[in-house]
Amino acid sequence: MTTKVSAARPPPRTNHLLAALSDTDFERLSPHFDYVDMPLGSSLSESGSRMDHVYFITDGIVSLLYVMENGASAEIAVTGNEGIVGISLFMGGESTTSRAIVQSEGHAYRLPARFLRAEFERGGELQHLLLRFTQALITQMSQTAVCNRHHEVELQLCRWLLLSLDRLPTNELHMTQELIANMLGVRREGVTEAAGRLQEAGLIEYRRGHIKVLDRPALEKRVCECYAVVKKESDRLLNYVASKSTGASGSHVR
Amino acid sequence: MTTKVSAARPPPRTNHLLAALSDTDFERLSPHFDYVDMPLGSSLSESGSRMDHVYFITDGIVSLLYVMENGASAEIAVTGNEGIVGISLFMGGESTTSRAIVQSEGHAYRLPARFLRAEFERGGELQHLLLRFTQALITQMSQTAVCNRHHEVELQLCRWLLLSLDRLPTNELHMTQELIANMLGVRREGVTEAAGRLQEAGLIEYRRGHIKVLDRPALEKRVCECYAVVKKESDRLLNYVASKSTGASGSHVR
DNA sequence: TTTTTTATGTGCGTTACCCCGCATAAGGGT
DNA sequence: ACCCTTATGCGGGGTAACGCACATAAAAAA
Repeated sequence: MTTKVSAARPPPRTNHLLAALSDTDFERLSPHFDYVDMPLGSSLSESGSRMDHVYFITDGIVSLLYVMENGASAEIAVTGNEGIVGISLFMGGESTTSRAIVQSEGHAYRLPARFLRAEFERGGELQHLLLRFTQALITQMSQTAVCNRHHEVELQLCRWLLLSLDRLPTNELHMTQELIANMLGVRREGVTEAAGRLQEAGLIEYRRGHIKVLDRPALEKRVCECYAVVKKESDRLLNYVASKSTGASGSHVR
Repeated sequence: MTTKVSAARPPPRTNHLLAALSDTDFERLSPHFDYVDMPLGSSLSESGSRMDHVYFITDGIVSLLYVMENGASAEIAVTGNEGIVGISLFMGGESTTSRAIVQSEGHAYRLPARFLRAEFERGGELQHLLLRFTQALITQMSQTAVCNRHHEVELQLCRWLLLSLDRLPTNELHMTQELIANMLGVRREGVTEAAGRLQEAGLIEYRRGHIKVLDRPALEKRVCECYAVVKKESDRLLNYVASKSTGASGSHVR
């Protein structure tokens, strides 16, 4: 029923970080890129294991998920084409305590660790971009922590929907309530109820594994402050990146 | 009653990161250090405001605290003499969304932003040390987020006590239950109850604003996995730092 | 189609925590 | 010694979320 667009391979510089690199820096890296699929549910990194690539995401969403011994889990942060997966490679920690799970299918350009490290060590643009991205990630993690602590499931769901939507070209996401519950670290029934209320209010519409956002402005009114904080910080990074990629200072959207 | 030791000013290299620097690197920075007191409850950085110093902590504990619009708060991470306050300075984010509050009085050597940035840009040892420390902070933040979500107040209190104890020379901390509640993001009464149970079990002993840990091994048995994860990751950093400062690979405490 | 799998709806008892108010006691200051 | 501030103890009512068990419905597979 939906129009099937033959998906062209997105170029590396669909990724905002790569887009912001100067051509010479980019061309030093580009020969070493591997284009990879990120199918739904696949894992880009397991907790504790050594990573040997970074992934520059061009489309799709990756969740950083922490899973505890008893199986309980919680999402720490999400990334889309504004970022990468694998920060521990340049942060020096060899491994991470979280898993990177594909929450919405997409693609990435994969770069072997040694090339990333080499470029990072040059101390040029990429280093600054990566650190800035990491800082945005930290903000997101803090906000998630505090939101987990103090806000009800429904508010958290709103936040989660908006953060996901910001990273997708459509207003529809492909995800079961069970998986959302895992991300938020709550019961599945809790998500069912919260989603029911949102549907009741006409903000969303869902059917088995699909959630469509009908009224984004209303969602933004209902969500807690946490979304705005993360978004604002993320945009601050994005503006910086955008201003670098255009060369001109451009329209200075505040 | 307690023996009053005339406190000598702790040298800069009581801080593990500074200790790990080579002498030449250290001496490039040391002329610019300012020794500062960190009195209990003071703030090293306010959320949203620009920082113009980093603080290399020599003793005491600093909490990174996030305070929401409605006043509710939660601790994101803690640092003692193993680290610094002010990572946003080199991460490129100018400001942070969290506040840095002194949880246990102590001291720090303060370095103006420009000197830190200059040294960081050299891409030498300090850069690696700072990034590694940041990575440890990220781990702590993730773990805090997930612990907030899934573990009861009593377990969180155990974790908090142990993390604090690890950063102090004594087994006694000077802190009211009210403040602990702010850190954990729970009600004060919740802390009172949990602390009561721990005292009942003979693990701790407290009186107005003082908590003494009597049986640390028992505390470690009662705490959730979250403590061990953070500790292990923190030690990984510390070992690396220690091996650098001694020059020799040293006793490889696992 | 029919069957099987998987996602969602619902109800109910339980629990940990919240919010509020107030009693009590422990220190610090004068 | 006193007061007075401030930390802690305690209770009662309310609620959001949990855990479990099961009904139903929607896809997917046969």
